[in-house]
Amino acid sequence: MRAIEQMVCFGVYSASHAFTQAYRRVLAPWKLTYPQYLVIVALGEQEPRSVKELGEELFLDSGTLSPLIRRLEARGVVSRSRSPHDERVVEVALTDDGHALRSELSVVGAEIARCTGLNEEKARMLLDVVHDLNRVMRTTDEAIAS
Amino acid sequence: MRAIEQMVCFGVYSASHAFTQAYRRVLAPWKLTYPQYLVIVALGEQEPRSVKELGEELFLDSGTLSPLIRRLEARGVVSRSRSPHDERVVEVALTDDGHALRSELSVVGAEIARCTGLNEEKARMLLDVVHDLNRVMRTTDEAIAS
DNA sequence: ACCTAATGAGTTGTGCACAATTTAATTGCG
DNA sequence: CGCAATTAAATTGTGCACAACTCATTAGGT
Repeated sequence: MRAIEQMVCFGVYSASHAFTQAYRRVLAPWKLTYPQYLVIVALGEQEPRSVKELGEELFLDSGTLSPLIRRLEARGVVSRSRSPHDERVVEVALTDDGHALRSELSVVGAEIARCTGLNEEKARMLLDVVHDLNRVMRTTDEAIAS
Repeated sequence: MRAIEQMVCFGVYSASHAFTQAYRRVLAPWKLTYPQYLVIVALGEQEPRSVKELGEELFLDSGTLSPLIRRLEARGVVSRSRSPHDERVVEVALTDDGHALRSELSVVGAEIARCTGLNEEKARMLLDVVHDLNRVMRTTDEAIAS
């Protein structure tokens, strides 16, 4: 049993790398990394969003997001501005170029789908299990101190 | 459909981070990272092994493994030596301390199993799908140039 | 034997991931 | 009000991941 758990961990770990590789290839024309792509997609769904909100959606902290967003800003894809209501908060939004980029990126999903080779059923199954995993493992994170 | 694929990717990506976090906590007493743990386990199964062989098993390249193994060597956990048959090859093996460490690490699997919260059925399902993913995505890697 | 191509490790540079810390702004309680 | 505790970002430091490259060694063809 514990052997299987370990294999599951390694399987997920290496599958994640494989996905990152697939995205690396697909995103190469835009010189974007997968996490950068995620931020752009997240902002496309709703904007502006604070660094904290982005972090909660993507499970990333400011240590990862701050420099990532800085790079996107340097490229003119996103803008950053302190919230007028709370000077601690940085609101991140897509620029016009960012929106244009996001439109172009709509083809990415289909490209990735081609790479996975999963049928609808397996994809849903995987999504379901992985959702369970994230829910359980991120809630027991502190509770495990029992 | 492509939306689901994207969600599957993100799910695997974030589940992988969750696993890494779980391992981080469990491995903290030994000050080991998950990839370092993987190398030790791999060497426990068979040794010595070349950097290339470890890379093929763990899907990691020398750019990742060389410094990682160097750190394990600096700690006295593994030894490195050029193969007498082929001076290009570096044979990595566990030292006595490394074997002792590996024995201690046998409790890790059970700890991780506690964190996942998966039953046998789901674990096997996940392992199956993830295995498919790794097989498909790592073989189409070059073939995709079609 | 020669010499070109291929191979195994290692190095360099970029970016992600996260713990720990810092700084500035806000909240809340006495 | 005043001040301690909290919060949001950013920074620092360590390590992983991988592309691109270098270097030394080996293999293969002529």
